[in-house]
Amino acid sequence: MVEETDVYKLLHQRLVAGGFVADLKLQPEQLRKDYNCSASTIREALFRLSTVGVVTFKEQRGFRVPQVSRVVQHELTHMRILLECEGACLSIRLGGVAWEARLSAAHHKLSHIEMRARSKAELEPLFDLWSTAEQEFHETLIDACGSLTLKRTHSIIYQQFRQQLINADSDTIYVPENILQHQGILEAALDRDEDLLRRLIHDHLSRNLAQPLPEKKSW
Amino acid sequence: MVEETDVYKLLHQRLVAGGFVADLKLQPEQLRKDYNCSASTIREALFRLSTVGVVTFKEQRGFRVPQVSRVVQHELTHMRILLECEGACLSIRLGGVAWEARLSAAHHKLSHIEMRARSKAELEPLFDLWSTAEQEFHETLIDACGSLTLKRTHSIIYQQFRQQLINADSDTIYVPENILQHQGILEAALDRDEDLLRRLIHDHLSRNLAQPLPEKKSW
DNA sequence: ACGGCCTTTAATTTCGAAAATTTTTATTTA
DNA sequence: TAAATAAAAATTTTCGAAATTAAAGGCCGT
Repeated sequence: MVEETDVYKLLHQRLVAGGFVADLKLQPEQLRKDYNCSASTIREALFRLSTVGVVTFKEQRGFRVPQVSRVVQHELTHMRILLECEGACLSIRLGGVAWEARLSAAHHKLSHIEMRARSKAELEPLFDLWSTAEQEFHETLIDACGSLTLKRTHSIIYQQFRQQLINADSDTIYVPENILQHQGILEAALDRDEDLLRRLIHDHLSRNLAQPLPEKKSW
Repeated sequence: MVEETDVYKLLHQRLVAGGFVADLKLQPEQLRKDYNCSASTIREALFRLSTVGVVTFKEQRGFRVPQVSRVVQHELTHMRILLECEGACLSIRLGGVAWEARLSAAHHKLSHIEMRARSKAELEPLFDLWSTAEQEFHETLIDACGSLTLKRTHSIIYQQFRQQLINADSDTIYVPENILQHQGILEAALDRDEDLLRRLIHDHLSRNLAQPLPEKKSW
């Protein structure tokens, strides 16, 4: 039995931090050596991790790290846009000053880090800090939406999204434009401008789309 | 080992059919007797079921059937509206005549059943048939959205939604208005009228909302 | 009578191994 | 030389039990 932090948490951290190559087979018999426990314990942890989609499971084929896929990246981005637009607009309607305060605080923390990183290389030593602050900002953005189900779904999508970017070693994971984009999102939220907020969330994430989302047509 | 159909499938069917009381503790040691296998096998199956949210898991507290909750019902309904509106509109844009044909076929099957059931009592002998056809109709509605991630997320939400209604023994699970509502949805889809389609999907599901969804305000 | 603490019982987690299934490798045949 | 088949090796699934943790019940004190 691993002490201090359990196997589930350790595997989770490693999976979202890119500690396994994309599409790698995750074999309990191998992993048990890394974590000093039994293969059954690893198997259970992997099942739990599949609940949030950071590993995939197929009967009689076992567990795998999800493949890096531009299609999947596009779909996860689309889902983030959908869920964050909805959650952010509902937060505007329901959140009040307390929510605005929390969002401002989250943004303050994030921008503080982003001002110290003008490039991906400069970000490297701050990556974990930035990563946490970025997630916190987006989670706070939808925090007052009034729906745990929406927040839970968003959290699952966000983890998979992040894992895809990290495993792809993508250039889009961090760009210097982030700082202005996050600022714009904050301002639109505080101005309670839902249309602008939707557009800015979309624009912030659109670099992760393989192609533009299909638009409404006149038939 | 249970023959023919495995433990996972049997438990899944029972869970979405209301075969367990809401909020019931699901104890492997008890269930293994029903399914003639070991508690470990049950435990694994329950982990897999928690992936789609038809059981809940808490460390050191085990597995439970989700509680019946109007709040959760409301949130799942909200998610269905969000995902089905998005998926249906994308299907209009991407699906073409093949999709329209599949949707018409799915509707034909559903309406055939719904014409034979003017009340919940009349539906009783046809419930499984209707249930399958209803799910197929809604899944086909979003089938051409171009996103497996959206469809997978919808499927998870739909199963939880269905489980909530059944476990609540809700009066909203089937209403005679369904037939006209499904008809309207089909027609709006075939007319490629996205605004109307969104409204009709919302109206079709709104009886499962605890209160109206918050609307956009002028500030 | 109620609350707190301790003990016992029940439940969950982890384990290592057996059984079942899949994958890989080697051999034989056309 | 390639394909098919069989055997061996590897992997996954299932199992029953031990270890760990939580819950319940009983007893004592205020």
